[in-house]
Amino acid sequence: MQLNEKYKEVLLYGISMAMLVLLLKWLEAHFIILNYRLDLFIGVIAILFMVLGIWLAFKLVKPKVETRIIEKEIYIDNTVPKEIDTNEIKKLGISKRELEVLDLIAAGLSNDEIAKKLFVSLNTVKTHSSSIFLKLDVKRRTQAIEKAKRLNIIH
Amino acid sequence: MQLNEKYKEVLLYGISMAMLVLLLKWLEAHFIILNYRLDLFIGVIAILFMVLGIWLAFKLVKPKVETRIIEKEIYIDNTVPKEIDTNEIKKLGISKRELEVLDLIAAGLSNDEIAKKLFVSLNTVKTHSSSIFLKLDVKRRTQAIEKAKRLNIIH
DNA sequence: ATCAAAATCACCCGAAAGTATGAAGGAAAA
DNA sequence: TTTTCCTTCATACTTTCGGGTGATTTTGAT
Repeated sequence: MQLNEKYKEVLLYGISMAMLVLLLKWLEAHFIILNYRLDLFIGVIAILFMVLGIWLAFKLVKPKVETRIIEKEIYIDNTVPKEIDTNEIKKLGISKRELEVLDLIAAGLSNDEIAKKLFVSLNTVKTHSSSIFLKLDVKRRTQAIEKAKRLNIIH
Repeated sequence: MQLNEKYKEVLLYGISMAMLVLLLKWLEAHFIILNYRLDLFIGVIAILFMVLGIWLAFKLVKPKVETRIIEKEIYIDNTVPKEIDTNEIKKLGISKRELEVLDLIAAGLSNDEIAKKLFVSLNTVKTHSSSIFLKLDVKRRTQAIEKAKRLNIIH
């Protein structure tokens, strides 16, 4: 298949070549200008064949492929990365929004920062965090972080 | 750099072109055969420029870069999951006592509870925690917990 | 359509946390 | 022996947190 195709290309090239030679002859026979503007004629020929050469190169030569091998080191954590225990979350009755707040608390944000991030008022965040503490049975946000991580409620 | 290289190629091509034209002129001037064997001469020119075209195509065409990324799996030894980075502690200039306080903060204790546990005054704990925040470049204890865990300063 | 849970917000007040500054005793390093 | 750092403590002040209570609006499920 590949050889066949290649031969086709060569054939095509040969035909093109022949046609160009014919064209040359024709020009030679019909134009007297040829003799007076020989260099121009030669220039045209040169450009024509150069283009042909370029085209040929593109057609016949298999695309130059530069294979660049990059070794990418992938670190694989052996330990099961402690998936979030949705069951525990349900069991404690912690809502989606509360979990969001809990996450941000664990990230170290203040209530005010959380409020701004979630586009709610400070009071709302306080309400949420209070109910979180109630459900987690803790008194402070730091305790909440500790317990939530221990229970795999957050990362 | 890439552009520079490309311009070099173009320049080289131009020079080759000029030299060929010169060759042409020289041939034209010194060989009377030219007139008698015009077609042969043209054929030579054709072949010459075709070769030039092929060469040009080879030179100018940017190689198709095929980046093959080989993923090399590296298993992290997690049998001893994240030891405390004493080097990091030293680098941050965190003292023994401060680390103790930091541990208790991460455990969810209040400053008062920490004071009682370490048999020091509340003010002392505050001083320690303040200097911890300064050294960790954080503003709140929750942030300190997050950063300390991230830097493997505490468990 | 109705009912319950979830989410939103407000106000007050006290507690806890954090800042700033200063200071004193002790241990280790220069 | 100085000097530096650690540890301790204090006072005063500001900010943030958390509790309590109540209320409205959404939303989801029956």
